Amino acid sequence: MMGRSASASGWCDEKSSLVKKGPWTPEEDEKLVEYIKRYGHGSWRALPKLAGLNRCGKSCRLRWTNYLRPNIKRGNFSQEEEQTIINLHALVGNKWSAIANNLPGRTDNEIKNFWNTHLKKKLLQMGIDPVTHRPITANNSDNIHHLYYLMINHILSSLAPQLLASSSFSGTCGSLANNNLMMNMNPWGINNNADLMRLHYSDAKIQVLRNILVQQFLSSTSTPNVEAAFNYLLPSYSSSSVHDHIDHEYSRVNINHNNYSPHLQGFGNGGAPIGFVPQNPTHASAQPSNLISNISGLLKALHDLDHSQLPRAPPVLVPSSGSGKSDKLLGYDDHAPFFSSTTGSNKICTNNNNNRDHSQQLNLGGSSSSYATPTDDHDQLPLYLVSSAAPSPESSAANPTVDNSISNTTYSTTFEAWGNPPDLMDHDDEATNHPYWKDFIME
DNA sequence: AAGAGCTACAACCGCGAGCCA
DNA sequence: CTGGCTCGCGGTTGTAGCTCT
Repeated sequence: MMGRSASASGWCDEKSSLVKKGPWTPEEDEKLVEYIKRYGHGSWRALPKLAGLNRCGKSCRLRWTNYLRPNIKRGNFSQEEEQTIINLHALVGNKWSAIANNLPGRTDNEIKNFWNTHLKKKLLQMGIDPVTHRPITANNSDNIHHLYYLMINHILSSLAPQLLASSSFSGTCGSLANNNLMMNMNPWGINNNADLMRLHYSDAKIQVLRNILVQQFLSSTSTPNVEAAFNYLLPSYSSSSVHDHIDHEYSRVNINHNNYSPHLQGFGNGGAPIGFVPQNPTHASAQPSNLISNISGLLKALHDLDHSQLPRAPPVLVPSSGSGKSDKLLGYDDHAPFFSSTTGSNKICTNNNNNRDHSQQLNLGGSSSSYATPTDDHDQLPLYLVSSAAPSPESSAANPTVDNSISNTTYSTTFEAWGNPPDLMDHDDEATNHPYWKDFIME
């Protein structure tokens, strides 16, 4: 608010030059802690005088909330905390307080600083835009990592309905500021604001998964490995190769191996049956054009695996109550509306079940220092796919939270909605210029 | 050894939003 | 309904300490 006085804004009246600024002394800290311990903070504005501090109320509040209050965790961020921050940032952006709510003992200020000094740079080094959590795309359509990233993007997008069906997956508030390709393609028929919110939320989930994958596969080694990606996506088959996964899935849905196998052959790793991209990045099969073929083949395989679950209702908007309270992470509520505009700002909100520790619930942790190691711990990933007991379309349909207005979209698969990928096998040279990839590459 | 540059983080500031008279 | 007050969020700044040359 322009023209507002310093006093009204909560900061010290500038006329009062006696009010101290700058670093707090141990004596001041002691006074503040002692006072709050005995009386509580009450009105921050009135506190300094009562506590005998020559500070403004706002300075006292900041000192207390960011430094002095009990249970503040100091020191380095753990790997798990780091990952949680990145994942939540992909969901909510610079909502530091929302992120802090999910990291017990950490303050929004601390997280903000950590992001600005460490994580932002880390993502940039990984070729990821820290704002959008998408690859930095300038002139990198021939970049193997970028293409790999695009593939992940598409895989995740194709799996979006399943992801949405995952009740264990939860997120937090986000605005409409971020858009994605799914919006443009409108695969599920976006007819109203609630639909838009739903799609946005699915995008947020996908961005989280992107982060997981990118951190897992691009940060530590130079050569992306699709097999590792699949093993990570499908950890329930911990000892299986990519082909095994696909064999398994195909047998499960009774599709002949021969329908997809040709598309996957020739992408092996020097005769090894697995690995769409060889470990040696200079190998011919690692060249972008071949990678496109890999992607094409993979997409063909995925096409048939896509069971097109309709999305579950997104989390409920429950705006913060009271002055300045941060948005609470609220759970899925099968009986509440998708969306409300109570606060006047379009927000979806999330998660979670009665104040359960969000970082634990999301449980997006995992080593980011090595390739994915398939695990038997099915709780490690918030994916429909990690569960061997995948929800059936029937159970999904029985779920009262499925919005029938969305169900009217009758695509049997996501790919049908978007159009099948072209057969790029014979167009390697121009693969990256193919219109089908334009949407991805030009993002 | 010293200065420049960099990093980390505490603290400041502006503003939006809720509350209430 | 309006306007003042208060709180808290998020962007920015200041500076101490570290590293590099």
